[in-house]
Amino acid sequence: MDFRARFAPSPTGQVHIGNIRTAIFNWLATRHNKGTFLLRIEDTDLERSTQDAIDKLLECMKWLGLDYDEEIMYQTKQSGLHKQAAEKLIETGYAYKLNPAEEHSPILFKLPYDCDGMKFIRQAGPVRIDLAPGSAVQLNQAGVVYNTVSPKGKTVENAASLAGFKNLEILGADGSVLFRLDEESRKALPSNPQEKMTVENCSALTFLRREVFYHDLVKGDLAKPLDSMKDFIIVRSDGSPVFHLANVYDDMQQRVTHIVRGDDHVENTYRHLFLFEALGFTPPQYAHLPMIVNKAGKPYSKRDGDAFVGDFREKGFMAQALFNYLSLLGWSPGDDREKMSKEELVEAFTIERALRSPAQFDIAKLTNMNALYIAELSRDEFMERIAPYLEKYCPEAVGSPLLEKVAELMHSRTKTFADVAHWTYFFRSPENVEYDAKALKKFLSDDMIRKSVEEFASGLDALPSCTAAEIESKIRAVEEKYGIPQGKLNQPLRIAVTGSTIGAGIYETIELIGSAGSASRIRRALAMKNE
RNA sequence: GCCCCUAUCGUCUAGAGGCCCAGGACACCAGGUUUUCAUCCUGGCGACACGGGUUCGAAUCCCGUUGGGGGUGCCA
Repeated sequence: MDFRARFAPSPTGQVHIGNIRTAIFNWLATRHNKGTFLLRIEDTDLERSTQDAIDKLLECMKWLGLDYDEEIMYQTKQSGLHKQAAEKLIETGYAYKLNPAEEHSPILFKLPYDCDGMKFIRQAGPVRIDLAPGSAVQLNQAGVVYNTVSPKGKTVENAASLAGFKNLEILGADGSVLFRLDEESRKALPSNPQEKMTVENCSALTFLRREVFYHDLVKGDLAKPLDSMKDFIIVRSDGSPVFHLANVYDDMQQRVTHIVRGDDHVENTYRHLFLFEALGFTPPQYAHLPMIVNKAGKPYSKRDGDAFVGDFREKGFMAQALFNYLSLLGWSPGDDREKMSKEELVEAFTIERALRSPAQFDIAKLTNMNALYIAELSRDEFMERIAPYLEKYCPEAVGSPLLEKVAELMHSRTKTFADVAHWTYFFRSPENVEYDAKALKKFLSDDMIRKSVEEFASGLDALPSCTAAEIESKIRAVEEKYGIPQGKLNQPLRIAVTGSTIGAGIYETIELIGSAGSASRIRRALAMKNE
């Protein structure tokens, strides 16, 4: 069977990881099934949709390698067809105007009372609901309104579509039937949604409960009682189509066979099933993905500024790593594999293996995975990848003859490309090196140390160019002369030369920076301490 | 309020009645390599939300409680 899935974002801001994870799962499922991956921009919210957001979205998808087939569908261009569809639904009795008298009235989809033949409807058995004693029940062809008493004793109003109450009987206090819903009485009910028939002094409702059910590829068998549903708006009073209609219509037109989307759409599915039926189209298969939650365990909101895809790119994460990491949020191949190439993911991915419960996004694990991907870059690839980040975070390095060697030295220490920001000390002139004041104090306070460090610096002057090995033996010699334990001078020298307690090997670092530069850095550090 | 979904180490997850007094990864801790840091290697800490049931046997099935999430007539 042909497999057609789509990603249908609304371009109302930055793309965040929740959205893109949905795109990734759609893409993976499609490519696994050798199907067609469609992109539809749901830009019907004219107030909030922007071209900028569309551009950003396309850029993110390109970056992650989420290629799509066929042309992009822009939902706004479909609105004429949507309105036509709504008119047709009115003609066929599947929809009605809320205020038939007014010119600008929203159009509602009417849950059909005669739905027993539909594939997604089943009977759940007889039900009795006790009402608030003596309360009234109001009904018309659209729905039923009745009052019940909550456990706390409060009277609560309930409203639901008439379709939920097959063979409804409204009972009085003495158990007598005040109203019975049958073919005839149903037709006698007010057809104008604004009018209602009232049955006074009721005590209970009995009816045959029916429910909407479907099999969700991720969540399994799902069902919802029809008497908990209401007719819903498909066209606004300003004439614009609502999400439900537009979304279903376009899925129909694009012949979508599999809908993979966020958990928040589960409830919509029960309604969309009816819409597909009314439009005369076989509903697609559904798969609802659980949400990705933030550090606090809450769903990402537009306020979580740290979850935009573009930002991850900025921060120096590789597309591969983010893709890989995100594919593992709410899905696993079933074995212990984690680091997987796109090809491996496509091969292993089935939507049925997606999890049902929310997953928390963990930047630490992403960072670790990113480091894994960076580590396996060749030297040339690494150089190429860091170039844009150098310009931004370490401009001193651009064009420097030292760069290649520094990169080699720092490769295994790079977890994100933005880490190049810590490379500045290699390239700065001695007077611009920034020092860690605390470290300075800790490692360069002892007189004996200071003396020997100074002596080392003087020795450097005599060694205009020197190798790491020569530097090491030089340090050892100074240590011996001053009776300092072997290796004790390394850290003070590191501070003096780089300004920091962490970094690559100090011998190699001094070799790279050169004798003259290192010597003047050391002198400057010693002087700073004196101030 | 009502409806729907959900619950394994701090986090991501393996687990579809016996292979599990629960396995892997990240994080964390300890040790080794590197006279710093990172990489790499070894080890450690650490979970089936709670209460009932079904069964010879339950993390796995059922019910309930609690927690979390979603939906609930003009957002998508």
